[in-house]
Amino acid sequence: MAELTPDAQTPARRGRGRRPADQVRAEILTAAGELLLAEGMAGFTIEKVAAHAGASRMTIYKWWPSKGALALDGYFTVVAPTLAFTDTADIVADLTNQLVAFVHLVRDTTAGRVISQLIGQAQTDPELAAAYRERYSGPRRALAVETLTRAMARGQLRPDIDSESVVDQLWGACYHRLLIADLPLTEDFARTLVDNLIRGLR
Amino acid sequence: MAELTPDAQTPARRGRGRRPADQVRAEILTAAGELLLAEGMAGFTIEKVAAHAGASRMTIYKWWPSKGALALDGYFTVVAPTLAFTDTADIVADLTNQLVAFVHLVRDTTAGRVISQLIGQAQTDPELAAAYRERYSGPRRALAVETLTRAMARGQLRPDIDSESVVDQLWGACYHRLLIADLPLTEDFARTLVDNLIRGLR
DNA sequence: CAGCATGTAGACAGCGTGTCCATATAACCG
DNA sequence: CGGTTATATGGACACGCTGTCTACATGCTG
Repeated sequence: MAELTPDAQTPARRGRGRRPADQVRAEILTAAGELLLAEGMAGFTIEKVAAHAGASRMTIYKWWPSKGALALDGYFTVVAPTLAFTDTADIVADLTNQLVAFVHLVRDTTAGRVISQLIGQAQTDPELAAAYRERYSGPRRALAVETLTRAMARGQLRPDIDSESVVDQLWGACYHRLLIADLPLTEDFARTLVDNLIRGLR
Repeated sequence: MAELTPDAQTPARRGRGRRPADQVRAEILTAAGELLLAEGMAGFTIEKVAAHAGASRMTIYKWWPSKGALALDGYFTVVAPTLAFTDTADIVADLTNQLVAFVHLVRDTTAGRVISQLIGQAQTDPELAAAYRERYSGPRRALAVETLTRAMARGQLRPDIDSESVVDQLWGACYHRLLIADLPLTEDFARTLVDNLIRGLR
């Protein structure tokens, strides 16, 4: 694995007493995020985070309920959310743009690996699962549903469709390829997803 | 957690020397499967499997490359594959039946929890990921694609659709709700998925 | 200034991993 | 049948991580 922070000389010796809470939290979070990007969930350890942050493990145990919760917090600290939804008047273009952007985020940055491993960890870490739903997948889903609802209001889509299920058939299909990876997650794939749904198979 | 096998008196003392390979393998696999169903991936440990099987840890390390590979083998040993695809002449009915059956398998049996945790583990266990694709998701995907291809040949679907992407939009959507669980995975949801795709959104 | 909340260092037991032996015995082959 | 090889076993070991507990230092608040 790569060096985390080449110039990360542990900031001198640090005495024993209390340090400003905000500062410690910040150091722990950036250390967690960097460790996550560098080694993934496999090498992500409370002990390592504490060491990189120059903090005590006790402090971490005190403030974070689980390894996953800490990892998620660290992820948000280091990776920008990138949640913006373009909203032109064309639902097909909007969906395609969003899906393609998502595909690129997941394929061309470290985020893809991290996200899949966070979801993986969430399968056995209820604290992380709840936090992930509340802070990541929930908001993203809401934005997509909103976009679909506006298109229905504009008459671009049938008014009786279940937007939530559509979200699962677009983004869920991408997550499927991300998490199972039988087949590659490509830009063409994203376009095909929109096309399949809009035109119908018949 | 529950008792694994109430009558699991360790079969007497077992000497030191070699034992029939097949017998040992079988005992390890059933122990692995039972442990997986009883405790899930969180409590799944080489040490526990060895203990329940009355075998030596060395034997397991010798024959299985990773914890995940052992878990997957154990899963297949204990849970029947249930891979049969009904094939009437009606593609809508076929897809709906299969999806509904999948939803029930995942919701009403222990399999759902185990599958999601295996996929979760696969995100940080390449050995498991490869084995899962090859032995589970691959064959299942192939069956679904086959069904779609036949329907295209019968003229029930457009001849130019990309079957693979359709699979992602049906089963992948279900996996999405299984793994993320923002929203419940219901029978109605499965029906809606098919309906969305067949009729189109427009 | 006094007292409390909080961070720190260090220790500890517990558990799982991965690896190494020496030994015992099944499986195989002449 | 007998000798050789492959394999399972019990045991031990060092290692790393988890959680928790203690004693102590120090910022923060009133």
